[in-house]
Amino acid sequence: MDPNIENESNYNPSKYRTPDGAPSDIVIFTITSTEKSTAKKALPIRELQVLLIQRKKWPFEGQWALPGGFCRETESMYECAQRELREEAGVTDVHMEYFNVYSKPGRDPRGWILSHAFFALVHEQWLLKRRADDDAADVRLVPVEEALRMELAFDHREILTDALSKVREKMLTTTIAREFLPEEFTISELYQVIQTVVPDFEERNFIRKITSTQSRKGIIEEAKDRHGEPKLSNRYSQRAAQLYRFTDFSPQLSIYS
Amino acid sequence: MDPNIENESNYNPSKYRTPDGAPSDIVIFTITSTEKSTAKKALPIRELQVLLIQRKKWPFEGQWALPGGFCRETESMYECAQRELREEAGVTDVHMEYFNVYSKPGRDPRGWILSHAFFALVHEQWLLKRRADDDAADVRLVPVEEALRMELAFDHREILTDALSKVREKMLTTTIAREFLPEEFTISELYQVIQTVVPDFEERNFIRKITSTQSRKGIIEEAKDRHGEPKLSNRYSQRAAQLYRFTDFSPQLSIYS
DNA sequence: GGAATAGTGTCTGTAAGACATTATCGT
DNA sequence: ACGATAATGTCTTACAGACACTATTCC
Repeated sequence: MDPNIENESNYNPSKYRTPDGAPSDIVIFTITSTEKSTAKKALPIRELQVLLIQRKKWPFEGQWALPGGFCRETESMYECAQRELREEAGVTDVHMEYFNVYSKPGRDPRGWILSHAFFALVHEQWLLKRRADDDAADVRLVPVEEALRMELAFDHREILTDALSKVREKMLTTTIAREFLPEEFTISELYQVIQTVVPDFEERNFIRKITSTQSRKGIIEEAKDRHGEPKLSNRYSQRAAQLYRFTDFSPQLSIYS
Repeated sequence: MDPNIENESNYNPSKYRTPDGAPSDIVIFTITSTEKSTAKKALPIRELQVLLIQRKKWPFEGQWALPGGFCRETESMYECAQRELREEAGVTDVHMEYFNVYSKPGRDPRGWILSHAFFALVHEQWLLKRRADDDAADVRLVPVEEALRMELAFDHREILTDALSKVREKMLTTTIAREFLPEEFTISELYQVIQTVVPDFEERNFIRKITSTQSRKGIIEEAKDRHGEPKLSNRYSQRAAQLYRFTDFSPQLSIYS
């Protein structure tokens, strides 16, 4: 047999240098709500936070980093990220998306390591449970603006920056806002969530745009009780507000039409 | 020293199973133009094509596949893809974007191999040069619809499907149409390019929308000669058409405003 | 004149954007 | 009554969508 012809019997991956590891790292976002100090009913103060863990081992021992871990041969990258999410944040079944690979030579002192970055959007309540469980001084929710100013391990600040800009983009072009909201919510809540993620967002006639314009009507629909009567909520206000829910519809955007 | 404490001196990556390779695979799209058979001036027939190579080695020997190759320790994934683009298609300096990783266990018979998928958008002319160079029976431009029906190596049909849907989305939400057009182009050319990539696209008042609506005006601008006179082209028509060029502006889309 | 592409006129209904106003109801 | 949030009225200008029409020039 011609030794130059490669086939199953003589294929040998180890003649090439191979990566030393392919972890996934996860940017876990949540929105915290705190009641306004005034006793009266009022909209809560919301803040976008990111979950960080303090490293216990070399490299970057003691520094804060994104949760993550090495992928195994028996799982896909997405499954790996799901496992890490469960192990490190104690949550399952949340919205998670892959967004980039980080592969710059030298990015990890342990060797040739390709990080696969995901972002996850989690309800505050799921994380709160976990944080009570282990009295973890090594797991923290940090406001994103603060996290961006911290000196994070590896290239995790770059990853966080990219994740944030991806989430902001998706917040405006898809219905991921639903991931931070209960099944049924008021228009103000939705507006607040969008503004929490995208501070520049401002839309004075928000309620009309989303409820009565032809092209957008259908993104959300009024919640009704079993008698078909509109469901209202006065959680945040004296005057009860209509509750809405997201539908499965999301418009296809285009700069040309 | 506590042997349970990992640090630079005792860190040993080889105690874990590591990937057998991290290639990049590239979906190279181009749009071919063929003159209509009628002798008269007319818009060409355009078709979206993808570059495939025929594999010479195990596995999938003889089958068609996306161009690609293994990443080296000294380069980033993007640099790897650039190198492959140069080596396999003979092109440099084209628009290329990373879009996904393919990591399902068993996807590659050679072992645990993570494919990093890019798409590239190339002018037909750059590829034509190359295809003449090597009388390559092993490199082919294939119409996308045909390629999707072929039995490609590995999970390359899935990769191609994903690339196509990504490019279609970006064709409508960004100005990547420019990658398939000369510096200066007519409105019909632009419209044709969009339709070639996104067959469903239809916009009866296209010219007015893109030239005279407040929110979109600024995506393209009229080309002018050095005397400030509008530049025209009669390449495709009896009546000369205004030439346009893309600006750096691309509107921020949102489903909420 | 016909064929092919380029581009405008015109009309109707709907939406955008800006602000003022009213509604509800616990405290 | 006031404060806070919810929601509607009103007005102007702009855009969407449809379709008929004119313009240019080679054949």
